Amino acid sequence: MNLTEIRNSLISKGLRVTPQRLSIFEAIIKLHDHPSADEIIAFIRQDQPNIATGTVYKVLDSLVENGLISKVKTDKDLMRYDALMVNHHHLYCVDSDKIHDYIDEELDALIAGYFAKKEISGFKIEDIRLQINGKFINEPS
Amino acid sequence: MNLTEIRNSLISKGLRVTPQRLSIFEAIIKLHDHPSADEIIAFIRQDQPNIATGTVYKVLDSLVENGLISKVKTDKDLMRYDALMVNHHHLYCVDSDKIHDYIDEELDALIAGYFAKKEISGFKIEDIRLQINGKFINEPS
DNA sequence: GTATGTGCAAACTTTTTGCACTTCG
DNA sequence: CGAAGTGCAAAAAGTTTGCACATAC
Repeated sequence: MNLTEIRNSLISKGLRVTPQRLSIFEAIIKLHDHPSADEIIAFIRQDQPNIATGTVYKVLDSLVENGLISKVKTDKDLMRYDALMVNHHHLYCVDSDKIHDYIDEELDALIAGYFAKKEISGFKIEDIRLQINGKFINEPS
Repeated sequence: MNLTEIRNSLISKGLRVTPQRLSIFEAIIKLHDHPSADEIIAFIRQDQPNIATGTVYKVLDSLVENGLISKVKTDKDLMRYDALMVNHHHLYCVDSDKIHDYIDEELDALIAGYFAKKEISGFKIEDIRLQINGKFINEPS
């Protein structure tokens, strides 16, 4: 996703295009490792030292509300943000506390097939995400 | 799990049995709906008004460290605690923000079978949890 | 021009910490 | 008795808020 696409996605949601929104959105994509608000702020301040933390939180909220990014949480720490909006799962490293995306359509189909036959009484499933805990063997970047 | 069993599980981990630990552990079991630290504190203060928040957090940490309870987080809010330690999944209600446990050995077997054949390169899986988002049709208690 | 967004600083919430005191074993 | 645990109050960490000012459209 490049700057023009970011711009268009803001416009498509009726959000005004501001330098702050562009750089926050871009930061999440570039940091790509589910950055926390803090990491996003630090990254942006390299170029734009005057951005306020309040602004970053407000922008993140509005992006989440408009479905442009999503929030993730680990069991240990704070909010993380994720620009990947297609259905995907998360690999959580128990050592380094990193989160990686995991896309597997075959797995999705398998699980969807299972719940097509077996329903959970009293519960209407909308979406299933796997939290796969484990360790990276050869630390990916 | 009754008081004697709670007591024994503390002893088995080398933890001293204190009234605070007993009532915190008991609260999590009785509240059974993945209470937050706040809810646990409020519940205990009904009987034991002088318990300090610092103590509750310290006790919760030690119970988590010793594998007697676990932490859960939603994408929206704070830590929640869970006394169910067997492998299980979570049903998240997108409306009410409630969390329910979901145990399904057939599903576990299906997923284990899948990952026995297909491995994720560079990642050693330890444990898989499903986050099943949806809605309760007839609100269970 | 005006609705929307931003900066700033203060406040709020949740969690952590240090240390003296207490209690379990 | 001694190690482990608790109470308290202060502080840290992360996030939210209100309002004046600035900017996108």
